[in-house]
Amino acid sequence: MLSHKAKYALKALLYLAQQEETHVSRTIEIAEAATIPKKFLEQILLDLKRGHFVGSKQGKFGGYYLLKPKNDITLADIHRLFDGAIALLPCASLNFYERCSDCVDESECLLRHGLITIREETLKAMEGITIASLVKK
Amino acid sequence: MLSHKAKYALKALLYLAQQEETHVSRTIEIAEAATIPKKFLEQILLDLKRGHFVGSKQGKFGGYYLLKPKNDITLADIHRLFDGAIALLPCASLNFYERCSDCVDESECLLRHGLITIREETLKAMEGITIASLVKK
DNA sequence: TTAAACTCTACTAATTTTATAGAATTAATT
DNA sequence: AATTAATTCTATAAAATTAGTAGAGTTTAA
Repeated sequence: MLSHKAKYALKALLYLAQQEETHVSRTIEIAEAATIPKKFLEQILLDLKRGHFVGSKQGKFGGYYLLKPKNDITLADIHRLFDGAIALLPCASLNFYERCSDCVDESECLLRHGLITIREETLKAMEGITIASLVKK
Repeated sequence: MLSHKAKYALKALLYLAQQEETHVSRTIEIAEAATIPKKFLEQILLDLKRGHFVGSKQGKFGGYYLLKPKNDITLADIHRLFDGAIALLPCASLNFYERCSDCVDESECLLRHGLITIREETLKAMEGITIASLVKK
């Protein structure tokens, strides 16, 4: 399941995607439109900024705007930024690979191969869902 | 990601699947073979029993054995038993449906449709991975 | 100078996860 | 009947994670 953070991030991105290109959106504006706790959203927008998904303008009349094209932001990207690996175990992950602490011999693991298959399929599906595809409904 | 519980459950089921049909396996035997903390495994095996995946024999010379055919136990089943919904949000789940607390109008939600698509695809993939398919490597 | 916004660090409360402890029960064997 | 070896059950605890809050600092436009 997605964390609230990831869900809120997606809702915020969807809000931004629906504004005019030139418009910068204040945090409070996004928070109210998407029913997200404002102080929590502040952190999330900063994370999205550090991930280069949104840009910001500081000071009065500042706010946030999409930095990437809507169809370059995928569900997989947001999942990885907020919730980490797509794979079901770290040993089956591309971007968050780690050995399992209880694993004796990874090459002998019966689970791993199956989980790599799952990761490949869900990753493909999650890369197909973009902010653009979601807005188009 | 899978919880340790779900991972241990899968490893335990794989161990049982590799024994002879008539053999009952003691908890300690499974725990050592699959490097799972024994007392933790006890709980997991009870959960698997309550889920009708394994059966048990009590008393001396007791232990656990597979109750279902190896190809009737899917990754989706075990995920649901230990980690709950396959879907990324409760509102997109079949078996664990719930409204999102922050959702104003579900029918208007841009996220939900995409997440239902993801759930359908990952579910199909996860139903394709069974204890039998994993053992066959 | 002021107002209105983003930025940053720290903290906290609640929940979930990952176990562990120990007593109770069951069944086979001696 | 007693012993042994196993499952079963309930309670507890420590650690990690999640969700959210607080408040001071910085930036920019008017």
